[in-house]
Amino acid sequence: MARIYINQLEQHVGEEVQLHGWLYNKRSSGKVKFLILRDGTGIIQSVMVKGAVPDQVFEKFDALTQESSLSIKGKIKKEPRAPGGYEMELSDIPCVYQIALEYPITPKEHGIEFLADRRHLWLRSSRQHAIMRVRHRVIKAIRDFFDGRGFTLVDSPILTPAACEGTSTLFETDYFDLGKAYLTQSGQLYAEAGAMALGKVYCFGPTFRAEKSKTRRHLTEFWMVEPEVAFNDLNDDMDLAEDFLEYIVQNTIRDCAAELKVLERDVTKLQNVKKPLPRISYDDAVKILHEKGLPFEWGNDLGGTDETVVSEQFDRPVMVHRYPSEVKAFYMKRDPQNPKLALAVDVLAPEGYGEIIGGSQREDDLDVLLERIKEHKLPQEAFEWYLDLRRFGSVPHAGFGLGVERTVGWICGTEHVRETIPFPRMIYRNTP
RNA sequence: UCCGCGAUAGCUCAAUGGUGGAGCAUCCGGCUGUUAACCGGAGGGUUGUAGGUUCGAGUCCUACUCGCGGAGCCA
Repeated sequence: MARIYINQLEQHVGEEVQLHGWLYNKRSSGKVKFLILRDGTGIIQSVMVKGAVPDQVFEKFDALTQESSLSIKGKIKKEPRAPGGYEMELSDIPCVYQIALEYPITPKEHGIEFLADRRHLWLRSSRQHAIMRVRHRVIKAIRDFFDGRGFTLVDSPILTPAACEGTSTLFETDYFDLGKAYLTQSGQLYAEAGAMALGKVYCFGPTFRAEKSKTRRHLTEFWMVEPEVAFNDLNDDMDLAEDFLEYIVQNTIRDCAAELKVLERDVTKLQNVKKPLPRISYDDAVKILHEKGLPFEWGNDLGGTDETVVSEQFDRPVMVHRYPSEVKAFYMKRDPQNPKLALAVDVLAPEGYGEIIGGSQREDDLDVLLERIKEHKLPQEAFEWYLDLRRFGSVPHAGFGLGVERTVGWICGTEHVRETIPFPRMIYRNTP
């Protein structure tokens, strides 16, 4: 007898098969009993009628509790009344692996704290299951996109000797006799070294920020993918970001239609994500804010509400480029047309999901970069290796970073990014 | 760090300063097509902690603890 998974049911209609999984729910109306099984690929309702199966099988039903692990055997048939459209006519329960203790997460509503404390169990629910599948698909799209364009994956270190950007608060740890080490806040500087070696590279890994951010857009540990391309300028960088976002979103909504339906996501808003994406300058963004009556001073960075107001003007992500250089990192190249501006770009997702991409053309001139390091009061010794990239065959280059959780949150339409990573790390939570 | 909101049964929530309840979950019973099944019954409480006001506090006041989401910072 075939042991199959629930997502293969349609190929086995009319056959007697065996399924292994966990009890999702059960219902009974006396002589008819319904048992709903999940196996990680979906759910199936199975049904048995008293008299049609041995009494001993029929009675096993009563002892089963939610999330008990078991295998069931029976014939698959099409059944419009069953969720999913297929049903098993149950003939046997060959194995009950374990009768689960009283399961805390019932099919009713729960508060976020209760669920977060049980994240390891919460992942079994259909909504979380759907989000994890979307996350997986987004990550696959990220890899496929770069791999298909001749990029090489060059992983950056997670333990680093100093701050990359000198702004964020970092997690600090003792590092043997070498003093302190810090958890990386960005792999970018290392990706630049990679780009000078291999031309087109990306790094992809976890990133850490010890900022005490408490918002729906923040985690202390999150995943970021950072491409870096030699000989690219800011326009090339925006072209790449635009292709990249279109690829991720279009592939994900095509392959995860069922998951997005579970999440009740309005997919029409994602179908618009095709190039060209609108490109506006920081100056244009400021004009929009002023038109909307917001008191915004030129020279500041866009805050959360500012980003939302700007992004609401468009039906797809918007690229905002050429920010005041003072609010941007030291390594960003200044605009030769106006040295007060940095050749930077942020991509703002629609619907208030905020900045999902931040990028720039990098400063490739040794002397200018040395000046910036002084201006930002960064320790030059720590950046000597990075300055070497400007001493030995410096070229124009550009790159960006995309936050995986914000991207997944936007595509799924989640309230908070904490649902988009299996085990979120936040300021007041590092368990389970 | 600052601002705001909150904490009552296992869970989600009610309760005018005057006898702490409901739905779900659990247990018992019923039901031959259920869809977060339904119907009947039962058990389940130091109202976050410590003080205070009051004849009387879940309710008002103070402090603390924990949580939530917003600012700042950022992906």
